[in-house]
Amino acid sequence: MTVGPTRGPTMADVARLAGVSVPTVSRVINDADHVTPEKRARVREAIERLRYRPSAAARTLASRQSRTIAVVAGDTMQYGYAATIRGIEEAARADGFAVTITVIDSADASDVSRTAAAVQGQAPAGIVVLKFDPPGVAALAELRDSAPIVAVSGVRGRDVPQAVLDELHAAQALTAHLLELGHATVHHVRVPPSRKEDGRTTGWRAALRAAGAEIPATYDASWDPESGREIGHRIAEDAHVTAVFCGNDEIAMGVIKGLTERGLTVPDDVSVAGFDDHPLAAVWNPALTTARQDFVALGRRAYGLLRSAISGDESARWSSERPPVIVRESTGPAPGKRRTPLS
Amino acid sequence: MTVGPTRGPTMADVARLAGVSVPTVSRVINDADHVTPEKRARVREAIERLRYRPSAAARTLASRQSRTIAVVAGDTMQYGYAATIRGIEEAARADGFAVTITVIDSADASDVSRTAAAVQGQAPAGIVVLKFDPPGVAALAELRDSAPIVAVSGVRGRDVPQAVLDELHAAQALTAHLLELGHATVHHVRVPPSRKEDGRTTGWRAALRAAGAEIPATYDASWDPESGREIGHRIAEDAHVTAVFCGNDEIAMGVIKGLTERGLTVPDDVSVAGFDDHPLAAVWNPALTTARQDFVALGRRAYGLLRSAISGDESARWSSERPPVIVRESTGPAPGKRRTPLS
DNA sequence: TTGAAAGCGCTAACAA
DNA sequence: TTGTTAGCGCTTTCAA
Repeated sequence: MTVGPTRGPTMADVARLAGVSVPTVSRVINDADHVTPEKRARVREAIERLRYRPSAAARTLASRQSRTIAVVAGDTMQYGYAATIRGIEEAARADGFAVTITVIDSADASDVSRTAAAVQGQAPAGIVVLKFDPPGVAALAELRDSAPIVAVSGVRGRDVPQAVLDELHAAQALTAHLLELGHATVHHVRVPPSRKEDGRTTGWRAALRAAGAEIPATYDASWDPESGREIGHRIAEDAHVTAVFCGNDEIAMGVIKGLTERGLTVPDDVSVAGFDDHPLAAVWNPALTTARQDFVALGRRAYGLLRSAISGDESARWSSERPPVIVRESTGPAPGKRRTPLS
Repeated sequence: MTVGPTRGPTMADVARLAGVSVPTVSRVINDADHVTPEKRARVREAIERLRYRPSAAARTLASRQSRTIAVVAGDTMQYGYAATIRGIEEAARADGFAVTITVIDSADASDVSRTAAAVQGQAPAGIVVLKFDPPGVAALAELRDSAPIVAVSGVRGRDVPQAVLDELHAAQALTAHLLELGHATVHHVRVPPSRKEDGRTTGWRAALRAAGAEIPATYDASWDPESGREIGHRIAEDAHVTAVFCGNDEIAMGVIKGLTERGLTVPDDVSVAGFDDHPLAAVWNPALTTARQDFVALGRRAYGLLRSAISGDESARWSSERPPVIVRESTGPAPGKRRTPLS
């Protein structure tokens, strides 16, 4: 047997108590004009006394306008995702919108369509999709026409309004920082890209090319810091590597761990830079040089864009910001001379 | 001007195409009995062809039963919160429920009532509140009678159904582990407690008492790892401290950072244990000894409890699990002799 | 087994 | 400025 929520007072109860009609109550609730201050006050008091809460379902049905937005993401536990969602929620709540979270497990057709159905069933006023990974990209494609929608990611797309953290330029700046330190080149550990290549990888390559440095093959990590550790072990075997730029801080931490386990010192033997400025980056040992991504602000910007789209404002389609480079302890001058290969 | 979501087909359209009445369509959608297989098939096909999606708002209004649950939390960015929410979302989605997130900024009366209003306005089928902190505790008190509700936390409460990770016993085991290593006593760095005292602190004290060890004053950290670092500096001044049990892994990492900055080595000079088994705990330097909290499973259990409550099943009110101790590199035998005070 | 009729609690026209 | 009248898209009686 299924039990519904406790039934509360309806608008009709409020109207009766205040001695007005139902639409008048509706008007004061929606801050509409044409209500005398006196009635407005009576209604407010009745609402207070009855502890009346309007039914979101009835409002949505009658007005054909939902007051909830849906966030679709491929993951919600990683720091960047969680922080972005936090920013969205904060802005939405301040604006009177509720937010639902729907995670999309993979980019497989069945997962995509199941998720899309779940989201469309909510009939949200708008949708934010976190396009940081392939599931996000797939979800965006599937959902684009079902409601006003905005994407959040690290590279500019042109299809839908988008809030971005300009990772291409940030990666370029970070790589340049390493080059200026005297490293002959900079190696790169990629995190799984959302498409063929991320802005981080593109920016890294651009900086190398601009400096006329050799462009080495990349190491590919998963999202698990553990994979960074294994890559650290591999890097330790290669005496040519003196500087490494990692796709995110967690992987950088893993790489440093792997390097350390092989007896190497960061940054004396190898410089390692991360990306994101994870809350633990500053207390890491050594403190991580990284690019600071303000994900919470990113989420707020995404909500702003979505709000515009919901209101039919076609002009606000784009919001970008460049993450600043934060130099800490994990990067330093290139070693005076090459290490000799271990093992 | 505000634009609603794209209008789709209604149940009436489906009924017309299938050549049946609206209630019949409703019956097949809700898997009700008394529909001939033949009509059922026709309706299914019409739904398919029209790409029909039922309106959640209309269903909720007509049936007085929402298919969304609300999650209320004081934070969503910290690992434990994000992972718990992930578990709740996963279970809810599998069960056909949508989930909204509402964060409660503080335990202040105004924040509490504003959040409560936001949640009640959604008229959720049920609520899960993350009672890890004072805002969560306050939200629970305010919301308890508005819908079926379950709490998630580290200590048992008796008011509402609750999913818990038994941190008291885990903390006790972790402290005992340190004692067995030969440390005369174990110092404790607290994270902000949800009430007067957390299970972690109580468990630590109980273990000390059981062993007849001295119970030293606690150090109080904030949620910021940086505060752990400062405490690390203070601990470094005190040569009596040889073992520290921290309220969570992030703080433990900060403490280790602070200790290291003062020239101390972990675990040779001081053993440090954390709590949670954060994804980065294993790649930390040194790898953290901790208690593994399976937050995702915790979230799933919370959803299970809520589902029972929504169905009117009063019996399932309680689910507990004890986090196992994970011994890694950050704890070791007590130093043979006392360090001499620094500075 | 099926359909007709009556709402769910609200907002949107419209008339007064 | 206000109230009356119609629905919004579905579920729920109830009769057939």
